[in-house]
Amino acid sequence: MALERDTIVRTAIRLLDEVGLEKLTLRRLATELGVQAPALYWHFRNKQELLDEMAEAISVQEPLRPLAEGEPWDEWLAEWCRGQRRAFKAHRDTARLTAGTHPGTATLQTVETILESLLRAGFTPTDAIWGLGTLASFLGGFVLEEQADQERGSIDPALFQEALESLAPYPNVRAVMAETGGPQTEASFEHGLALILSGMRARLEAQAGGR
Amino acid sequence: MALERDTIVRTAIRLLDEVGLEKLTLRRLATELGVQAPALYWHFRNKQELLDEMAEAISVQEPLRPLAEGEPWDEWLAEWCRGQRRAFKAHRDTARLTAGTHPGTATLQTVETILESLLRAGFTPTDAIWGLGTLASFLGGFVLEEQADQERGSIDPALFQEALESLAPYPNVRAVMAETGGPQTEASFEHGLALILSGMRARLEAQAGGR
DNA sequence: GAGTTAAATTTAACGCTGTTAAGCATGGAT
DNA sequence: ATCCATGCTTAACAGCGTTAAATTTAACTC
Repeated sequence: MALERDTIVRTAIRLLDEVGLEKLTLRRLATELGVQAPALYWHFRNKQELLDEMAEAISVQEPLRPLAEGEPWDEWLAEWCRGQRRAFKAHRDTARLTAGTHPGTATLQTVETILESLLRAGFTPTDAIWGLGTLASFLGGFVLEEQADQERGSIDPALFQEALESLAPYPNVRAVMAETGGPQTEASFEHGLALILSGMRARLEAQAGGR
Repeated sequence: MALERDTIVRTAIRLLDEVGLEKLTLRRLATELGVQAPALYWHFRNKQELLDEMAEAISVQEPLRPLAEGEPWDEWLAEWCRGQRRAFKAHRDTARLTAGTHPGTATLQTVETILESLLRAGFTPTDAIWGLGTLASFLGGFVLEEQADQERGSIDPALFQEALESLAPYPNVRAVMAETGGPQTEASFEHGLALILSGMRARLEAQAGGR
């Protein structure tokens, strides 16, 4: 009974959640599938190809809703960003996983759709791609640090207190951390998102007015 | 003649530039230092501790110039971001290297100084840290993709043409790529930077006006 | 100067990793 | 009945980070 590419990827993602990227080895995955490690090389050229497929599968998890007629582009775009963060956070180590992967066809299709929508909203091609690129970089960087923090130690309040103590030599950092509850939170993500979208809005208006 | 921590870190960074993060192994580094691999464990608890130190050393490379009296905060902050990107790009794989490291004391001191300056410029503590956080995430995410692209294949114009061909099914992506010359460029970095800073300015004015 | 001691390094080895090569079973088509 | 591609196993390789123990090196004390 032949193993399916899809089964392997799904099992690998489940295993990723259980043991983390560091311990996601081919032997362990093979065992989980009731198979020997080299069998995987029948289905994938190498481990990276498997990781690429995993990344693609995860990012497709939250589909891109098309921009409705008359719907504001900025709220729609924000919603997509939130979805991407949700998709990342639904699994472990996804940021590091995605970090070094080629964009797959699904990703390209998503970019294509977003670009098209932004052009319809009045952006120049350059402003559209660079705006989207800024959002993507922010998204990637944000989740990367968010998951790195999670990996070091969970959100134990006692540990957080202890971390605060160690910031004593940096009063401003300390005060702000105590007030906001850490650098990567729901609120700080929304804030960053809002900053970039606000910048894009200004850019759009300036360019529409200058015409 | 005893090996110095500092010598090791500097040699490791040089080796990183030559062979890349993937092939930066303890054995190779030891050979470069005229020593056997386990000798490194006298100076560092493990490889991660060495990597942490390397990351810190690189990010300190471009020092933070203090905000002068009467100098506009946004241009000053932009200059710091450009410096950070320069420091990253001065070596290979630095984004992936920095991705999983704890912030060292130098980094914390930098954050402290920036926060203090932003507060003086009129930001609320929350707006200051979240604005800085947004910039940091963008910076990290941007350089990460920039270096990932560089690693896959250099900026061979023929290869770029070929990559363009493969985008035929995505006309908008294709057109924009041809026009801007790729997603990570000097111009697109400046654009992203400007978007975020513009957002921060709007935020600052709104809050100053509402008081 | 001989002896003690701590610092710095070597040698040897362990368990693990991704990956390759070669062989073996299975099942459908000729 | 034979062939052939598919899909897997077994065996092995080279390399990795890391540990334990033995050993050299250098400095300081008596």
